[in-house]
Amino acid sequence: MLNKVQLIGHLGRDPEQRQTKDGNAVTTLSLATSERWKDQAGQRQERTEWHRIVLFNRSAEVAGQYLTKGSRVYLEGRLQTRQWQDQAGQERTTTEIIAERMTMLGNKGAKDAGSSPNGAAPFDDELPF
Amino acid sequence: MLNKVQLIGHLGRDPEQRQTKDGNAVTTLSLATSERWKDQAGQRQERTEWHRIVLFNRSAEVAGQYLTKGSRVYLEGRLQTRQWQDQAGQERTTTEIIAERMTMLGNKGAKDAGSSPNGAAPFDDELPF
Amino acid sequence: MLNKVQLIGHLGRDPEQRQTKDGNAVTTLSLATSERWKDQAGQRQERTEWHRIVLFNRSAEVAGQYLTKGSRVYLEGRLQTRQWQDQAGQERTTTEIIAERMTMLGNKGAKDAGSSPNGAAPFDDELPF
Amino acid sequence: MLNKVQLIGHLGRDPEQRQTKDGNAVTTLSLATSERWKDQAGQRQERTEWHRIVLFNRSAEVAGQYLTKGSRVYLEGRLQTRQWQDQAGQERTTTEIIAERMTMLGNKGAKDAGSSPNGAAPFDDELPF
DNA sequence: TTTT
DNA sequence: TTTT
Repeated sequence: MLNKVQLIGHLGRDPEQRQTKDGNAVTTLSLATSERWKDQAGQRQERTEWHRIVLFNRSAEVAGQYLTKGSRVYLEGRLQTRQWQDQAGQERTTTEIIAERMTMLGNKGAKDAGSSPNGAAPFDDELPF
Repeated sequence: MLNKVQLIGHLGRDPEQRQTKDGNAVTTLSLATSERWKDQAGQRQERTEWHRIVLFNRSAEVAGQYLTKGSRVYLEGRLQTRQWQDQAGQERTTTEIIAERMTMLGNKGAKDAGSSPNGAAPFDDELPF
Repeated sequence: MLNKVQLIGHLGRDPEQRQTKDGNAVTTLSLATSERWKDQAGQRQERTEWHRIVLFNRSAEVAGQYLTKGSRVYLEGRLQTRQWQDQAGQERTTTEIIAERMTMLGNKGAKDAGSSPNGAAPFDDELPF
Repeated sequence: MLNKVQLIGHLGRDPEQRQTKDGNAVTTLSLATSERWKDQAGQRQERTEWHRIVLFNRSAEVAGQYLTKGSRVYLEGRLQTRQWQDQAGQERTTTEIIAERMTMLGNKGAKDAGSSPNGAAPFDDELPF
């Protein structure tokens, strides 16, 4: 069995970090991937896809600390769909990418250009977590 | 930019094939990927994820013709989320994998075991369409 | 950084298993991937590529135990090139795929069709090792 | 069948572009991927892998025009090994990645920062060629 | 909501 | 030969 997603894109907003009850970090990202092509009429077209990414534990902490709106990132993970109920009691469904690996690619939007000029983690911009 | 999904799994039911207004084939698949692991207590756990796959044109025809419930398949494509309204007028969202490549892997559930013993297309079980 | 290889193919011969000095299992596989296409003249063409795969530890043991000539397998790993000297003292170079994950796909050539009808490992045909 | 390689790394030197007899562009790249880890003693270790990439046609032209030593790039392709004879008449073997897709990721080492500030192709930094 |  |  194989359930793998790989994305290279930009964050549409800052990461959202929270804690589980037992104190583990969980961070969610909103990541845009854009494709561009020319249609039959030769017109340039663009379509942006938005992905919801969930990171846990150390990777959640690193993402929360080093990524920011506009950061470019490589993300690898698996697809997971979960059910939930909205306020009206309606069944809803959300598909997320549970991150298994992250590599920071961008210097745009680096949170801390001083200590780490390109916004990368100090040692290690690749996290096979 | 990269937006890539890769799955190896089994069809949960027969493919559903239809036509667009302009006569092109569209086939949807329901594909299961399962993961198994042991929890902290050493108990075997299993989780099945269901994926909605959409194929177009020639690949839609091949999938409709050669796949069946239980077929094992490798699928590669891109994530796409679309909005729609349910009967109550509620906004709904569905995430699909738009297939860009398919390789048939299985002999389970082959539609025509006679002419093609392993359920593969006659010439070509790999479709970089 | 990303260095990832993914292959689906068949073993050209039985796995070769050995031990490191400190007692760890190492298994090498010879894996064929074939591509077929039609040339400009409409003639069907085929090209087979052979890959050298190296597995370590538990995955080496599983591969040695459950795979055999003809087995179909999904392999994921990283590219690694190493230098060595042939008998004439010439520098040689070999590129290998260091396996990081394996999924057994085939029933061809299963070593033990009795206990496990499809040639898969008893519990677990997927090894994210 | 699947034969896929995906790399994110940096060019070790400028691209080398040439022409086939029939006038098509061929460009080769030398791409480094590095991995870092801590050994048992807690010492930071690093290993760099060098990959030989071959691009054809339009992608060869784009790579020749926009990439330079130090550029960061995502490359997707397939593994191919070919035999050749060295000057002493010895059989040699070389494993290459035949590129099927490229995305430019970096602004380091951009060849023409004036006309295209980040070294990307004017419209289109992604080439599913 | 990102980016080019 | 790259980069962090």
